[in-house]
Amino acid sequence: MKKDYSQYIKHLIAVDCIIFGFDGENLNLLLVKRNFEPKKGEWSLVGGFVNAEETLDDSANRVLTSLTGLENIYLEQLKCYSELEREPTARIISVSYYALISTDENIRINEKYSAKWFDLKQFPNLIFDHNKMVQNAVTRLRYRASTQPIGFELLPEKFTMKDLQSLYEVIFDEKYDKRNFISKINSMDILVKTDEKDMTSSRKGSFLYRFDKEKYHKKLSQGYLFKI
Amino acid sequence: MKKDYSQYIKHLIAVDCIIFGFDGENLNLLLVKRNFEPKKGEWSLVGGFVNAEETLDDSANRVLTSLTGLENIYLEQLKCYSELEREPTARIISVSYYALISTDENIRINEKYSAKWFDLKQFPNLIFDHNKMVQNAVTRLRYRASTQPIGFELLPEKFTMKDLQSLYEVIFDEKYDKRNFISKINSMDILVKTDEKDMTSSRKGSFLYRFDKEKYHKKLSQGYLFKI
DNA sequence: CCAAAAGTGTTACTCATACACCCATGA
DNA sequence: TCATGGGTGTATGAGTAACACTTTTGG
Repeated sequence: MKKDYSQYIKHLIAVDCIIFGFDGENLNLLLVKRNFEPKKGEWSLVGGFVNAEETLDDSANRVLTSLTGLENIYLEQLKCYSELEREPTARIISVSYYALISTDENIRINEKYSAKWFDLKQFPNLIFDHNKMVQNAVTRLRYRASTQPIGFELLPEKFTMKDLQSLYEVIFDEKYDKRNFISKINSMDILVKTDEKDMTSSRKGSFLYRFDKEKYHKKLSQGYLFKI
Repeated sequence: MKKDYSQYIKHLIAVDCIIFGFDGENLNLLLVKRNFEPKKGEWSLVGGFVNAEETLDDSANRVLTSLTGLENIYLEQLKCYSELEREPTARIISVSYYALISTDENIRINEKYSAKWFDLKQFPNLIFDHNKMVQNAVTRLRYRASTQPIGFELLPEKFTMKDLQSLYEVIFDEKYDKRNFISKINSMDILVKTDEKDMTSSRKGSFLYRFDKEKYHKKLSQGYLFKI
């Protein structure tokens, strides 16, 4: 007996991307303005349909590159949304992804999307179930950030300890003690202190650090677990 | 401008279920033997295609009920697998779910599936990418079990402390100290000690406990976080 | 009375938290 | 010289981990 696949119905599948950025102070969300019906003119996550010869990761990458001009963006699949009435005009199953964009990336937003960054703490109401997608993305981002060094994806290559602390404070919506934070980070031993200083924030200047990916992966393979 | 959806291609979507059970000693996996090509006769996760008027959760529930006769099984969506060549005969996108089945459930396996329980520590090689699905499911199960009281889904309604400890030991593949484990559980204050004893395991007998779902949810709403 | 599992508290240690002052520099 | 942010160490408390003996009872 051979399976006959033709009896099964097929579905439209889309990806929707929750794009996070960090400006040194707030977590931001890159949203696009719909230029077609339904819900034309309203804010939405950027998305696109999955093509025939494409994995979901491929689709999400294509959508992100088309919007931002960037390649190799950090991306993680989140969840599949399949409520029958989630989009009014057609039955579309959508898979959400979240992306992390570093502030020093040479981002060049494609005009056709009318995209805009919004503070994660106050962004407009989104179409369909996109609000829920964002909510779930924040939950996952927090979990990931607490167990893996993905925070660095949101920072420029070189950053100050204050940048790093501000980032984690805004991700987890908590304040940390400067000394405790720094000694925790130092005890991880996965940063390299450069001999450069950021002179824009103070007269004294503050040292810049880099995330040492090789060292981290070496420690990982020796059983080290990132935990913040 | 209105979007024309007809230009986008549609996909076959399936769900695949990783079904966990606990027999008091080991975590088990319920697998089915394929009775159609390709890979006829090999072991596989139970799955099925997503119908038109069905969410993914609906599909997974339908598949599980068809196999086990049970309703209201604990179920969580895991991940969407979309590699182009993941199934050789057709491009099928599959969403994995994991399910937890309690040992005291009146499970009545549908004969047509040739299903069988296997110890999670030694089960046969599975078709396609199902091995990877299982691996990811175990990771998620561990995470969930450490942050939410889902362990009870795998136990009968009444269970001994030893049952509970054995369960967590096999989930996390670690041994715990009896006294520390019990005092941790007691400090959570989410179990009810019944006045019944399980007399099968010893002459003295050991008290049976129930998970107090109401109390847990009340504590949850007051900010309590389950953590083991 | 003995074998086998159930039940029960205390101590030591590790890790997280709280906390305040001096330093370097450009204006 | 002073105003501003950068950089640094210690003491306390909480929570986790280590550890052994007594109780019960059916055979």
